[in-house]
Amino acid sequence: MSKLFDIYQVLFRRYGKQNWWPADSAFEIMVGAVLTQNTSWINVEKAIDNLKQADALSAEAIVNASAKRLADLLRPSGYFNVKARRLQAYCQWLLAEGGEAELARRDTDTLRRQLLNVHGIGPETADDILLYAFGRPVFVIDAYTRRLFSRLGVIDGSEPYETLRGLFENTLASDPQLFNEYHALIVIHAKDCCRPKPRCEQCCLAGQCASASH
DNA sequence: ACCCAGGGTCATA
DNA sequence: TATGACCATGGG
Repeated sequence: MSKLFDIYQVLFRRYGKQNWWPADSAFEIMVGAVLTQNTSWINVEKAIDNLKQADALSAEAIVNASAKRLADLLRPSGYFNVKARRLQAYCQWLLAEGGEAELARRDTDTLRRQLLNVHGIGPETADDILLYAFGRPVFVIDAYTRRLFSRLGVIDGSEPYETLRGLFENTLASDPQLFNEYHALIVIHAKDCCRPKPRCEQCCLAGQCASASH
């Protein structure tokens, strides 16, 4: 009876299990969450590869690197000066708080507030980290989520972030695995469906357009 | 040449 | 509260 869960099932049947987040460690997820801000994932992968090859994919290495050196490694992911500063702020905070294991002891609401206090960590990045790095039942709202569900007539699309997060978290079962898969499916589907500004202004799930990929 | 990509900060009204 | 400028690379 839940429209949101019905849509999840349609997406799951169409695209299957996504096994997100693509990374080798929780820390790599955190770094990726910052680097992917308004940036295509393929470019983020290049920057993460640079960090790995420079043996710089750790909080200590990132904090100790010069801003210029770090920005150079991050270059392929765009906004490299901005992201260098954000990653250093995040890693400095992470180390000051005692590391990942210490953060993992905190309750979700507390941790979320603290994440939002870090420079460069906004609601979506915080929720990426909470859900994918810490396994907390937090629903990530991104531009694709707004576009898909407004095209399906479920939301207006201009609601505040917290309003939409509340809608998903209160309507669906509070299951990290469900939230994990759902957000991943929304992203995968977006790459396979109507662009932001095609004439159709529809989602291929709405039955208006025959196919994906315009 | 244009559009877009798994946002966030800051200044302004 | 809500816009707008700004950040910047790379693929289609």
